[in-house]
Amino acid sequence: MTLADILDQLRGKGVRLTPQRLLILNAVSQGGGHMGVDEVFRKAKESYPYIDIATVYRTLHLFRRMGVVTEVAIGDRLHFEITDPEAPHHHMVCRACGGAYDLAPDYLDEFRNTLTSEFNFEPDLDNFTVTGICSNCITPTGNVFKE
Amino acid sequence: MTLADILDQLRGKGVRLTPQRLLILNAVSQGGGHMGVDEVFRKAKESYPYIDIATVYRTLHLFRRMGVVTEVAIGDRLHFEITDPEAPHHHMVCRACGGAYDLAPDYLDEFRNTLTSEFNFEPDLDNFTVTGICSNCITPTGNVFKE
DNA sequence: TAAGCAGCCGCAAATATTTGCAAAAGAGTT
DNA sequence: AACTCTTTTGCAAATATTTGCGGCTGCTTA
Repeated sequence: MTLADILDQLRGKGVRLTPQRLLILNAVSQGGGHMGVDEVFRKAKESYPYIDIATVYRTLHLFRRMGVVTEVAIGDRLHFEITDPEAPHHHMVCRACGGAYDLAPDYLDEFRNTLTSEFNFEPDLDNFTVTGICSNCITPTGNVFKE
Repeated sequence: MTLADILDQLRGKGVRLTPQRLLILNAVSQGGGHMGVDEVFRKAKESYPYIDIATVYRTLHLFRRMGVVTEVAIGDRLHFEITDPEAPHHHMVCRACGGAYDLAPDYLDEFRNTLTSEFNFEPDLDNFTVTGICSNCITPTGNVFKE
C-alpha cells in the first residue's frame, strides 16, 4: 500500500486531489506514527506557507471518512495515522503516560458480533480507542505510578 | 441512591460542596438523561446568574473523576448523566440519529478481562461509549437511512 | 485546450474548551 | 468571631475547532 495506491483509492471515490491534500497526506505518512493536528499543520506549512489550519481539519476529517487515515484519541486531542489495510488494528491509550499501543482486531470480534446480533447495532470500530492504564504505569499494587 | 447519598459520597472524598457544585449536580440530575455542557450551564444559571461556564466545565470534570457523573460522547460533544451504581451501564451512540442506548456491562466483561490478562492494560470503561449505526437507522440492505 | 461547474481554499468570525490569576469562600483552629 | 490555610470562582485571555462566504481550481466534456 503505497501513497500512490492511496491516491488511486481517493480518486476512485471521486475525491479531488488538490496540492493541499497531497501535502497533508504526506505529512501524516512521514510523521512515523500518529500525528496531532498542529504537527500536520506545521509540516504541511513547510512546503506551502499559505495553507490554513481549517483546511487541515477539513482534510483530516475527509480522509478519516474515506478510511485513508485512522484517528486515535490521545488525552483530549485527536491524532491521525495512515490506515494500514494490511494490518488493521485498534488502539489502547494510557491516560497516565499518553502512550498508544496497537490492538489486534481479533480482540474486539466477539464484542462486535454481540452488538450486531443482539441489538442490530453496527459499531464503528475502525477508529476505536480504549483508554486506561498501561502495564508500565501500574505498580504491583495496582496504583498508578505517573499521573 | 439519592442526591443526599451522592453528597455524602463527595464529602467523604474531601470534595467541597459549594453552591455552584450543588446547582450543577441538580441540573444534571433533573435533566432526565444525559445533558450537554450548555444545557447544564443554562439550567444552573436559572438559579444563580453569576455562574461561569468555566466553573461548569471544571465541575463536570471533577464529578466525572469522582465517579458521580458518567460522560457520554455524542457527536463531537460530551454529555453527562448521574452515575447509577445500581445499574451501571455503557453507551451505544448512533452517529446517524444521535440516539444513545444503554449497554449492560456484561457485554464488555470478556473484553476487559482479555486486556487485563493479555496486556496488563487496565481499561477505563466507566465512561465507555461505542459509536455506530443503530437498528432504526440501518435499512435492510445495510445502508444508513438518515445521515 | 477552452469552458463550465461542483467542490475546495483561505480568510475571518463564531463557537467550544481550557487556563492563569486575584479575589472570595469553605473548613478547621484558636 | 477572628485567623489561617487551601480550594474554588469569575473574569479574561488563550487555545482549539468549526463554519459561512466569495473567489479559485481540479476535473470533465466537448
